[in-house]
Amino acid sequence: MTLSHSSFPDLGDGTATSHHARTTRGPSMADVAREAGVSSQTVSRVANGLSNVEESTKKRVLDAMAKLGYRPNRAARALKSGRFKSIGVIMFTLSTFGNMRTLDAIATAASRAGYSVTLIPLTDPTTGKVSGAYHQLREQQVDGVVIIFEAHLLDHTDIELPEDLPAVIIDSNTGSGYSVVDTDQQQGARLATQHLLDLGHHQVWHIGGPASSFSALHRAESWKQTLEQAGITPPVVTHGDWSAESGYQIGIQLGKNTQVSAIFAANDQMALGAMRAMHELGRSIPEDVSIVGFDDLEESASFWPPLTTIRQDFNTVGRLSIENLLKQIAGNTSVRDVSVPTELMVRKSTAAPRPPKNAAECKE
Amino acid sequence: MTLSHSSFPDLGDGTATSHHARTTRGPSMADVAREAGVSSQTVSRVANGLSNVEESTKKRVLDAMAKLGYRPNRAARALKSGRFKSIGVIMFTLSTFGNMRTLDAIATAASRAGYSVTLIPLTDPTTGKVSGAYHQLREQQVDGVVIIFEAHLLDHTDIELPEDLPAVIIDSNTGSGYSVVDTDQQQGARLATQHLLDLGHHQVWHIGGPASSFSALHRAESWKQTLEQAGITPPVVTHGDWSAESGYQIGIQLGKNTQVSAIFAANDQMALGAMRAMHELGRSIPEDVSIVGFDDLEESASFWPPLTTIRQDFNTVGRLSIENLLKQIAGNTSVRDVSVPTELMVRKSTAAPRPPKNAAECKE
DNA sequence: TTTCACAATGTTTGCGTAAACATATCAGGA
DNA sequence: TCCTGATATGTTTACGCAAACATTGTGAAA
Repeated sequence: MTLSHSSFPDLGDGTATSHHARTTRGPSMADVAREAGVSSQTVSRVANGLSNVEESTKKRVLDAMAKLGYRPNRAARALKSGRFKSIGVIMFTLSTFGNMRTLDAIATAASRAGYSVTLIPLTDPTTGKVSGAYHQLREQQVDGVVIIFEAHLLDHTDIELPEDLPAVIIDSNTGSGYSVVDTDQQQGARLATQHLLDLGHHQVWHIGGPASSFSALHRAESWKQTLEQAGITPPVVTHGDWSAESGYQIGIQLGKNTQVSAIFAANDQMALGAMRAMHELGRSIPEDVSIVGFDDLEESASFWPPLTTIRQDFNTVGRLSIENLLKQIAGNTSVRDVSVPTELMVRKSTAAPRPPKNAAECKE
Repeated sequence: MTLSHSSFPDLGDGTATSHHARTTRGPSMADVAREAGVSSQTVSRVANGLSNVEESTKKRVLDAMAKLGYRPNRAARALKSGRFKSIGVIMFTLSTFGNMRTLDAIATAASRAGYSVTLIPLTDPTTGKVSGAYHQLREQQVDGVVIIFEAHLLDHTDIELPEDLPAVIIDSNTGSGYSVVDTDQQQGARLATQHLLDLGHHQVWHIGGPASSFSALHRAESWKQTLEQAGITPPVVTHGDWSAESGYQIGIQLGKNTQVSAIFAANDQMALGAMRAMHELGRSIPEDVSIVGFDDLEESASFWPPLTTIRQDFNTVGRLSIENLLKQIAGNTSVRDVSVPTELMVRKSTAAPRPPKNAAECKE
């Protein structure tokens, strides 16, 4: 890797009007126009790829741009046009695997479309900094926003979005009046639950996410439905907070119950915690207990044992949310919610249940 | 959580000059000035908190601002002043735990200082999009940049930064001419190695990060030095690629050697992979083999067994890099490299070595 | 040939802000 | 009393760009 400084090429050839003032500002359209012997408006036309510029003129302008190292000034462009070519991403924290992956995809997709991405971190929601977000948004000058967060952080928060500001929410609470892009939570949870059922388990316990999270709710709901469709009465759900630690706590409770042979955790971290609990309790996975997670973290394949889980396609979620948002920015009002399907990754943490030694043991 | 739209308050009271054109643009200083009965320059002074504004006038202006919902236009401000109040973060990918945490801290610190954060994703380095980065930078209009990446992705990439653009690199390759902020890799690796030595291990094996990563190099170097200072000849290092999978592969090799009783992995993922390898080989942790990682991922405490590791303080790294950068932007040229200390988190993956049954077994 | 349509280019203007400069007001010292 | 110098406020201007409008030149239709 090499890092080096670079200055503007060829600017001190005497044609510059200023003495040495142009230390921080780059060449402007006027400079390019002078160099190419045309009007600045023609430079503007070339810069924006408009038609109506003769080939030879265009070339002269492009040469001048290259020579001077011209780059359009976004601030001026934004001021003039009212468009900023910028997308805001509102979030409380980046500190979850999914948010990060999604943000990565958003940044890439936006960049490809010629948009820059501005992070708009919300201050601690407990302080009720509602207007903070709103004001920051009005000031940030973005053409649209993508809202990413853990809904469970938002219970007591109201967010006002400036009117007419295109927005996409990455979450599962449809019906907010905004466009929603999200993983198909229902399908994913069904996949997980059905997988355990198909292996021969007669019951599937669930470690839920926080009750305030829409994703968690949808996963739990779908798990419940899948069981009911199989004629099984769902057991009580205990809700964790997504953390491995909470999964561990709940796992300890679940693991003490010898009837528990199959667990669907609402995310991989909680699944990890549950696995740790089983190890500590001496219940082997998957022989005694099968566990399925949700997310497919980078390292889930290296858990012990490698975790069977539901893979979320965060890349697609991020990409589609930008596509959706750009359509809205372009004035297309018909865009609406998008669901991205998941995929079951079968690894080593699930297996058929151990056949009961005898009916009595099964009963107790 | 509630999401709602909001329009500008009180703008249609007849004093507006335009018919209905102000659909997307907010009120300007001129609007506020008219409302408050002062000149726009006075509004500017109030907005920028300058002195020389009488208290009563100031109040009138502030009231007018509040009434109209005025927010300064960053584009105009940037155009006029040449300052953007914006910091660029250059990265290839967000998809590592450390980068994400660091970015989070950067966003928070920058926001607190009144700066916005713009993501500048670099396109695939293999395509040699060098100039892409450079040009994008000139165009992005940021006051400074923080460069975050996995150095190992950068081997064949040259990055030119515009001259005079303040920059901070979060990496371990000092001497680049730029300010560097980073975890104290040396101290961390020493902590890890010494911990294993202190437990009574006579040798410590190392699973290194990729040879092209400066962090990996520094960790390996420090591990080596610590061993040598203890009078131990360091064994050969095998380099992984940070992934759990690579840690697993190397772990299998290491685990087959019954002499191996202590392993220091250059990150938690590889440590996780190595632990999986030990489990598969039937070597128990920490009785047969002690393992130490580096990073302290969220879930490392829930690995099986809970991983002893070196905690990196990503929050501080992010915060300090912004502090450093802001100083540079303010014209302070004396700022230089910063090292952030790490902390040893002792959990369950390390213990004293199993006492050898007899001398012969120890020898062979 | 004249006229017209249209393509190529130039000129003017204003986006919202803040620096630079200009003016007004007032207190206090001569 | 007048002048001095501060303090408060207003006016002008330019930042870089692109929309709107103006001008020129060209070839084809009338």
